Amino acid sequence: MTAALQDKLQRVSLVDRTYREIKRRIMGNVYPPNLRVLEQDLAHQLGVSRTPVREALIRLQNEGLVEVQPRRGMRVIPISPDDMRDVYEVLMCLESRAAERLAERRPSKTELRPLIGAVEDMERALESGDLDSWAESDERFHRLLLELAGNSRLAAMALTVFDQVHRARMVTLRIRPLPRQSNRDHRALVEAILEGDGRKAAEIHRAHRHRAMLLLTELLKRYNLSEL
Amino acid sequence: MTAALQDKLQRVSLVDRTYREIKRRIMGNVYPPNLRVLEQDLAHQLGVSRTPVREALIRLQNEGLVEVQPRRGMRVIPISPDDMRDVYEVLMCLESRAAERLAERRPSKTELRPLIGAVEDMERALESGDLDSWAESDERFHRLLLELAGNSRLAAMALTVFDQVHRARMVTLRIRPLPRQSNRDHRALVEAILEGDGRKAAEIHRAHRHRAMLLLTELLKRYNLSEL
DNA sequence: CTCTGCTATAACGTATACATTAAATTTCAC
DNA sequence: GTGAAATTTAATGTATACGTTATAGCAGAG
Repeated sequence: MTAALQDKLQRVSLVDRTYREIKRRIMGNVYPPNLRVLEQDLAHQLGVSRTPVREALIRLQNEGLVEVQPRRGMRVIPISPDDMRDVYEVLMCLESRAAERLAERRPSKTELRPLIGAVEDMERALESGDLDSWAESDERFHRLLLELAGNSRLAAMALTVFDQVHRARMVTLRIRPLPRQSNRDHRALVEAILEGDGRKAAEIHRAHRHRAMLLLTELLKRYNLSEL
Repeated sequence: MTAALQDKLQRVSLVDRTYREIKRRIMGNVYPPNLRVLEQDLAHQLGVSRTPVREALIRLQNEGLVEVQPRRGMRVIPISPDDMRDVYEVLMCLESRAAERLAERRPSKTELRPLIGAVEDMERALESGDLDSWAESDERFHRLLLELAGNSRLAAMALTVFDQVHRARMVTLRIRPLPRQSNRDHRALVEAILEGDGRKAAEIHRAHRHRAMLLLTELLKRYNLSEL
């Protein structure tokens, strides 16, 4: 089924479709950082009027993906090393609490099946050297963790900042060393959750994100990638 | 100078004014929880057309203050005890990290002056039994702390959830015991920051928010305030 | 009296119109 | 040739128009 047909059947509004399409183009680097696009042009490119475009842009602006400037259209916000640090600091706080909370809830192995599946996919992807697949599984792992933890506000906020650095993560994916430690972290985190050890789960995740923060900000600086 | 005139001079858009006014009415309980207001009615009440109202509502919806339902207008979102817990969990993570970060930066006493001023105001307010003044100083303290910490994303997120529970905090303010412990916490937190002891500052703030969470959720449940 | 189906109303989603104003361009004086 | 002022252009902010569709009210059958 095509996306357009599905939208028709589900009565998805034009605003929603516009929002999703612009977001897709930003995260997929079709609209690269610092690119400026006028409302008119967006409307024309997407085949809608300015109204849905404007409403979509407000959402994207709130999510920190674009900035809307009075007469210069939207601008795709780039990520600097400092931004990377700030985002990972937020993730460190929120996700480690999510892990702690999930562990304290003592979920069954059945409930954790999708999470374990994501870890296995990551390990397979790394063995076969498929970095894109690894990144997809990694994202899935972190999304699942937030979802399972059960604090919707916490989850939404973590996902918002996570989306902000998606592009930058994709770029660093191929200049960073292979994420072996990362896989070990995920495996250990699942173990701690299964053991119901909240403090341990939180600490593993905190260290996991802390390492990632140091690595990524270091990489961005070393390669002079100040605006990703 | 009147607000309207100031807006004129500063060229504040109608969307901004509309947004601020609706938010003010929600936080001030002029629009109480669960109230439904149609776009048309809002536009009429605020003396603007539906366009700025719609754009303001999108922002308010993203901030979790209202829900926009297709043909029933906006609905002011109420806060349940579970919501309170979720919000305070987020605050516990983010604000304690802000405190830690600020302490690690070893700010001068001069830089902390506004923060110290807020603590003193809280103490004065409590002595004279002025709860509203106490609440205002308390809010100011937490806003300043977030601002001084220097992670804008972290600050914005904490403030967003803080606004979500503003109404509920105002209600509980008069049924809770006097916030003496709270004042001690703030004083101790400033001390830890001045000492440059990040771990201590984080732990004090974590404990502070944890106590508040337990107290407030307990109060809401005991008084059967399931939808504030 | 109750339930079903029709009709009418009205709220919304989207497109468009229009006035405003910032930016760009041109003109003109020097 | 250069700079300032005036003019033009065009992007936006806001209002309005219009078609769609959900909801409520009403009628009629059972």
